[in-house]
Amino acid sequence: MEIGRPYLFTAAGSEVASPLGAPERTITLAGLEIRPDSREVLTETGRIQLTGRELDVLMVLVEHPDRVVTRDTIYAEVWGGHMPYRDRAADVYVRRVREKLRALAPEQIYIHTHFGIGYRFWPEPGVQD
Amino acid sequence: MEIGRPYLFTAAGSEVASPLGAPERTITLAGLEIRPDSREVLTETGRIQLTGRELDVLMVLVEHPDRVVTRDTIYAEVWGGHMPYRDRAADVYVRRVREKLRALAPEQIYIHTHFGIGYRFWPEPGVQD
DNA sequence: TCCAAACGTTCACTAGTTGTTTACGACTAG
DNA sequence: CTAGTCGTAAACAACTAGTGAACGTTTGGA
Repeated sequence: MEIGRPYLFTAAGSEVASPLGAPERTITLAGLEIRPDSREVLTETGRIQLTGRELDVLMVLVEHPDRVVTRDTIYAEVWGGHMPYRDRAADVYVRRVREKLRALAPEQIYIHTHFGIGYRFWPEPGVQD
Repeated sequence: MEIGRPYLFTAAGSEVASPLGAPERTITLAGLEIRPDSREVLTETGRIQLTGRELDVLMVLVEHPDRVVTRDTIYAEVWGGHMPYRDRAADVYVRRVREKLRALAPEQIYIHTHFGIGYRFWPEPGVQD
């Protein structure tokens, strides 16, 4: 049996409606509400706006909470094909997403580096200046 | 199968892992969950991350629970070929793995020294500061 | 159509991590 | 006691990730 984490991952229609009346897709986990369609991330106290690529990268990670996602996987999912030797694109976007998430919730660390492998998404307390 | 041990060694797929749906390989024994692909070791209360070499060494030991694995064997499995005279590489990595396992479960001793022979992996109670 | 802002991509430099080796002291068995 | 073995810390180069910024492209409005 799995030792993993107590884990709450909800995909559901929210209050907000799209122009055509269909509820906007939302993903809620651990204090974050992600709205892929409008590329927003919200907490109780704030909101950030992501770019297309930033959202792509975040979504790949969020779809596997608390699991290490390899750099190769991120690249394949976002850019397609296999990652060129020494490509840094994924890192750059992880950095940008981190920066925005930090602005949203400075007391949490969401994206963890697994050296030599990839990144893992999971909220953990941790001070950032 | 081994004689005379109450023994729990499970290799099983977990719920989720890779984006292609293939479950991540996990090895569970005596309170530890080892995920070789992401180089993690988890317990109920914590997690550690190993480096490539550290995991290599741990795996050699874990693959023979409660058996004394000679230094030569460890060297052959991890570095290949036969261990040079007075090489200390295996010892250094055993030490590093011990250190991380101690951080994870201070009340257990996992890696035991068999003087002049090698090391043995088996969880035994024992206080460490 | 033209322009400015936003965006994606790439690069160079810095910072941090890892694998390897060495040195020295503590320990073990005979 | 003594020779050999092990625990441990540290040094070092090679490698990986973090970061800031440049640069060309795209986008939306005037």
